[in-house]
Amino acid sequence: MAKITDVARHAGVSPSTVSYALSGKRPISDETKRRVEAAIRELGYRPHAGARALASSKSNVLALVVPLRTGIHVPVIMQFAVSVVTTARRYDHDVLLLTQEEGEEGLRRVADTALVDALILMDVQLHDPRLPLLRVLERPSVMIGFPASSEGLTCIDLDFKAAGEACVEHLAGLGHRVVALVGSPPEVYVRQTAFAQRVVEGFTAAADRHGLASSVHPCEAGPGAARRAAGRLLREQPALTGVVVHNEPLLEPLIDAFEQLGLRVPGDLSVTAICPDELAGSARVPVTSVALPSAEVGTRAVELLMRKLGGDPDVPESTLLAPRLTERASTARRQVS
Amino acid sequence: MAKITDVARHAGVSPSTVSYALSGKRPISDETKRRVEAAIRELGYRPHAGARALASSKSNVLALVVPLRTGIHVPVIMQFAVSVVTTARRYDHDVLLLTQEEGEEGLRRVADTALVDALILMDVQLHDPRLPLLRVLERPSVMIGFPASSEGLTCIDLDFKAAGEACVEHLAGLGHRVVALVGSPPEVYVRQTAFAQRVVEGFTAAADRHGLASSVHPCEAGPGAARRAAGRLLREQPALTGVVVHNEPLLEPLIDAFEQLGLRVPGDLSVTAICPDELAGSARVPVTSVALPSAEVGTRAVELLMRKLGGDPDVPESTLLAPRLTERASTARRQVS
DNA sequence: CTGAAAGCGCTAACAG
DNA sequence: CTGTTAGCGCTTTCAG
Repeated sequence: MAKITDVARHAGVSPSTVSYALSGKRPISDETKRRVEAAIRELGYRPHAGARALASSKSNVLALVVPLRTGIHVPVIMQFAVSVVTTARRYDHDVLLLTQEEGEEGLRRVADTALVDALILMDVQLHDPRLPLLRVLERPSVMIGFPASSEGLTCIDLDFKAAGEACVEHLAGLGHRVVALVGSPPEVYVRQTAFAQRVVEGFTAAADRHGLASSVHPCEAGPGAARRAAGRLLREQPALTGVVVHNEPLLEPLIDAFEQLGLRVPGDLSVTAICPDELAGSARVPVTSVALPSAEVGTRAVELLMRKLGGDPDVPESTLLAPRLTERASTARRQVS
Repeated sequence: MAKITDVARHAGVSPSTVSYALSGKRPISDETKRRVEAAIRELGYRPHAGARALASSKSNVLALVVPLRTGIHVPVIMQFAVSVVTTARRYDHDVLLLTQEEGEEGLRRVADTALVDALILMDVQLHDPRLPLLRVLERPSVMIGFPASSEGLTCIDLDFKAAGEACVEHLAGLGHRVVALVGSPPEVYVRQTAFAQRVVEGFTAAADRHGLASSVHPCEAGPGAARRAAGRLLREQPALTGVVVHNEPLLEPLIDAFEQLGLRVPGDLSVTAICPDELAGSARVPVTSVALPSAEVGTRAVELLMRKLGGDPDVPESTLLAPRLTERASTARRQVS
């Protein structure tokens, strides 16, 4: 591999000039620049990443920590990861993949060895054990999701509360008066992942505001659970006509269960969901839904990180992405019989 | 951050001794080793990755190139990626995530800048444009899947031909005499991804060997396609009692379609699949299947790469993982009426 | 606008 | 078994 001194000699300039021509950190005459570029091309020169990192104390690599746990829709993680990589490349950065499994030690390792310049963490819990570490680490980070206190950290996520509200408001606007939320499995609430609770808050607040009767039902996944949930909902709220589902694997089975109980969607029952668009759109009955904007979250997370790396003093601590509801075939005006 | 000279001073030894204590590349007395380790611990020392890479010309990072295209079951990619990361860590390596989108230029970049020591490529095509590059690159690589000629390259994958055979043999053993293969969408064959064709070969060969009547049907995804496929199969082979499905998204809809046509699984029709175990196991009727061993492929790929990095001269060019068929509820002995 | 030269922090001969 | 030292290839002062 050619090195910078080779390029310099070939172009008849000094190594520093080559470096500056490459980084643009000081003005170079057009003539010189042209010769340097020609030399680079002719020699197929590529700066050595390690040498660069050593001299500049910047690796141009971001760490991305992905969750392993089940219960998270895998395609969403993947979409997110791809969007992080793609955006990082636009800023001339690469992405190192870490698993949650590596834990705090893993974060410390890649940060302290200067393998990465900054970190992105997915699936942050309310009292995430990594939080204290992140505050201490001398590298910037962005978290997907909100812990109990985001003081001094940078977080981004869909505004789940607003998402819950948007669903209720859509149903209220269609004349529905009795609504229910079918939520994530109880373990999700126990694990204290903030977003599930935020949906409940938004759902309840909007229902109250509009004077709707409402109830909340955490639910396991699986077709059996779906049937049981559907039965219970109708028993407890016979006048139920609007349902919000925040539980990906349960969405289709639940609709099936309702239909088997003789309710037609959306004729008798309107269903909205908070889930990835692809899932809502490809259901047997396409479901009106608030999208989980994984690609956008990924892009924005990288952008936030880049601002922090650039020394921007006023990067917002929290970024809540406004929900966008897409109407599909599963919701309709309430039938007044 | 403390550096190696700090540790050396603190332990009363020379920097090289610290380095050797860390790498084990030359014998160190127990006493010295103890003092070095103590110093490291007290100072919280971490070797600088860039400096290391520069001095040793080893970054201890592997590149993993993941496909973006649709038509590949996303959870499989994710499982594979996680297994690569986990195994790489066991060998003290990290993993840089690249998308297929970056193409050859991306490979060249991470290899030539010495960002990575070696590469793992997923979703290799028969005439993959990256092949010539890989042969030229001075870094070892392992590919998941087989191109037309794997001469001089290292490839690993499930033995799809044997998988096709295993399915047919299982059906034949249960007394079935007329079988069909429902394959991947035509585009997959056009794209010349080897594995789809290998399944066909194995399926056909085994059927011929056992004297079974057989046919092959490439199929699009989607419930509509499933219904059409089911209808066509039965029309063309009214005596059909055994089906092999090599098309993840079609598996469940196809079974549904058959049942709606009045055939019961496995009473009237036995179904086997080549797909991820989780998918086969969680279907409404759990499906007898040959697993797509993504985790094992990931682990083995890393192990092969490590051998190549270690200079092992006889790393096998091709590794075919033997299929393992798991019996589930979707296959049964043919009913002789 | 350009050059010279001093490191960045580590590894790996070489020397003992 | 341990120490000394010369780089690895680049960036970035400092000087002009």
